Amino acid sequence: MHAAPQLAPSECPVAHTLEAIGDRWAEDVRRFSDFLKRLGVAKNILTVKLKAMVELGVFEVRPASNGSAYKEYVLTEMGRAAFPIVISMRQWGERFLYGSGECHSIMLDNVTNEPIETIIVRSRAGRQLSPEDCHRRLITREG
Amino acid sequence: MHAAPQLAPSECPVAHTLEAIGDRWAEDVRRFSDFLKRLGVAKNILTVKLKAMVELGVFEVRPASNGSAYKEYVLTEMGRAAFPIVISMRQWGERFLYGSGECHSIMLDNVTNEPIETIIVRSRAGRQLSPEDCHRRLITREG
DNA sequence: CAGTATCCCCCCTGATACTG
DNA sequence: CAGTATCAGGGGGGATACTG
Repeated sequence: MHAAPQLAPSECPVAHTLEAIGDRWAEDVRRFSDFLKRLGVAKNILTVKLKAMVELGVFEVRPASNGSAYKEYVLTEMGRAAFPIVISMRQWGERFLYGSGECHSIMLDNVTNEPIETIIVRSRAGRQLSPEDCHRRLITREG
Repeated sequence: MHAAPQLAPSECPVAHTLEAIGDRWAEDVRRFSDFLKRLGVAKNILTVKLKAMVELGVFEVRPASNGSAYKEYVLTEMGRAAFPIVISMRQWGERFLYGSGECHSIMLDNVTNEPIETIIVRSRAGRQLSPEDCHRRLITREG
């Protein structure tokens, strides 16, 4: 959720941002310096962001697992549960924001090594909803 | 993708923003003034945003369907295809950013009137992936 | 009604220096 | 290494007035 920069030619902020996010989350990046390097962000910014995400419950701080003296930032269940968001955004970006001939990355399931292909929205009864079906209304309820 | 405001007490920017977006997209809001009212945004901002989204291909401009003199902003296929993003974010927000006792909205399938419940990530082979499975790696390919 | 044109401000961000 | 402190800038967003 960040300020949308202007769309640069052959460059999609959404997809690239999320590539970045996905990348960092997916790979074994847990330490402050790791995030620093991979994100290419200033230290003060990273400090603020990590702190906010820890407070929010997306990351959890732990003593380093390898015995070193440093802390680790690990995704919580809440954090891992955000993957579908990233995936749905990546899919949308890949479909609509890149030409078919352009270079872009695809996501692989690390278990089967297959491409992760579809985000599916399902009704409680199990019916699969098309984006068209998703036109819907909102209700507000208490409790 | 917007600048994340600081999290205010009992208020989640992500969820509220997306409620807003979802609301607007779901209901029959097509005219400039409608967006203006529902979004509570300044006219100059709305102008810029709509123009950007039209250029990007999310919205399409049409002469009004009801015969009035005004234009309509209608979601394109690209725009409608973004619903799963909204839904996945809403789900995440509802699950993690609200207490169970708090008032929040749920999404209904407008065909069956059932709550829309789950976002599912599926591998190409049809296997359903848990968020844990979603830990993955990225590859870059040409073409 | 549907924008356009200004002005202003906030806050996010980066750069840099400093600390334990 | 892992932050903290401070300063400076730039862009997104709001408010308001104006136009066709």
